[in-house]
Amino acid sequence: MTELSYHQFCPVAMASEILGARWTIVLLRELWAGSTRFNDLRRGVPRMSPALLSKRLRELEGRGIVERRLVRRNPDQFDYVLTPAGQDLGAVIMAIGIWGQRWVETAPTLENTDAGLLMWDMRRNLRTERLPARRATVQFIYSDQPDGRAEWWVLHLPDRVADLCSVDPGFDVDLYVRCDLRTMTAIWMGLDTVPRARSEDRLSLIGAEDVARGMQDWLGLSPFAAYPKHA
Amino acid sequence: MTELSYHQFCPVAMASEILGARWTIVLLRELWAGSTRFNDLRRGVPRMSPALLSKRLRELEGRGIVERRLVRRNPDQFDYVLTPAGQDLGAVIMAIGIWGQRWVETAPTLENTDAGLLMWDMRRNLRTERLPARRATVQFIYSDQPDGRAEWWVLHLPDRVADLCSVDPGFDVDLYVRCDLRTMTAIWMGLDTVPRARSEDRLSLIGAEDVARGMQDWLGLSPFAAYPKHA
DNA sequence: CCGTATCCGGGGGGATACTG
DNA sequence: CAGTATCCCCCCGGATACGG
Repeated sequence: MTELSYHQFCPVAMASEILGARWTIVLLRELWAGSTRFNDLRRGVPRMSPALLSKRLRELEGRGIVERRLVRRNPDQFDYVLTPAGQDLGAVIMAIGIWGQRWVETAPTLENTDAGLLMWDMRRNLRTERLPARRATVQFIYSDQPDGRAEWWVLHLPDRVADLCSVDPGFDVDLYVRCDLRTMTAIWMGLDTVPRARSEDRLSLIGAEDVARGMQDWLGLSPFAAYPKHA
Repeated sequence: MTELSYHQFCPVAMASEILGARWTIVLLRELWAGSTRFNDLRRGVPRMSPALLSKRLRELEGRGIVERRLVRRNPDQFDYVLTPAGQDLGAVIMAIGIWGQRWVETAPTLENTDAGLLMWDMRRNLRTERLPARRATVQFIYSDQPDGRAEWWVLHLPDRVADLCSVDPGFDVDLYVRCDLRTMTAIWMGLDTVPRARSEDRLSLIGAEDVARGMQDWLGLSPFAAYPKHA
């Protein structure tokens, strides 16, 4: 998409020359969601090669959409943050996501499960203030996933964004969540709910009952979960 | 973009697999603007090959975004119209266009002038009810364009959408509009105005003075003209 | 007027390895 | 941790010509 211009003055075409490149919109979604570090971005776009990620970031920087900023004067430590122009793309990302939530069929969507990506998204949107304890550990177990992708620990510590581990950090676990990955993905996307899945035995919650009962509440959902499928 | 999936359940990624293919957004803009016939669509995306246009239309049909509909039971005569899912993409197109109008630099945009495309867009948005005469012919002359692309006639007849010709239809001309193509493009995009261009001698209007005086009014602008550049 | 068929080239980007 | 470097394949899509 570099020199392949549409040669149209229409602003839709001009903008599409930037946004239409492969991976760009998905990357922007991850930046918009809040990731700033290179390896954090990689967790949000795990199937994008680091070479291409680096290339896209430089393109977006050249377009004034992303700013590359030193972290604490540490050389070789960079934050990638959206400029005002990049933040304004939030309206585009929202419009695309809302349309996708409304009109893309759920079956192919739920073929694209990815435990690491789901946990990475969920961790970011946890409403930790709705967790009863000042400190809590929740272990997710995806019964259908292979070793290394099946067990995840989410640690909520006071005054911090939640931590995510794929190896046992050794803390006492307040709640064990066990289900298959599709079920958890569907819940996150607003296509299912914790109470329904639990009552239908697709989801098992073991541990502190108050944490279990509040799960639909403290588990933040996808930014698009609230938009219903088309009638 | 056919089988190259992002493998992400995020609705932004799922939607982008459809919308991210080259030319797709530009084509959707033309459908959204109201073109339905194959050759009308071609006028809105003149640099897209007919083979690719046909392919994209079939893809969009397969996705439930476009419906292919027989014209008056005439075999081999088809209308391509947006389904409800396709109409909902209007929000995406608007968001992209508004962002483009706000943030894409005007200099590269105005490199992409195209007289045929501009006239095609302008013809569609003419506010013929603001034209004083029940019938009016306006001739546009682009002084910097080669033969065949320099002269255009817009015919307003009662109770019809305006006609566009690139050869002299032979009617009496009510107003001659002469300027270079950049000036007219900038006016259409809301980056300039008829009175300003006229007062600065970049635009010459000759003919019925009431039609000339009302031009900024009866000349409809781009759907994005009203959105100002970023501060 | 409404597309289809075919050919062919360029380069985008996937994969992997590697370095400061 | 934060990217670069490189290779190479594949497929997208531009161009052109042609059929109904």
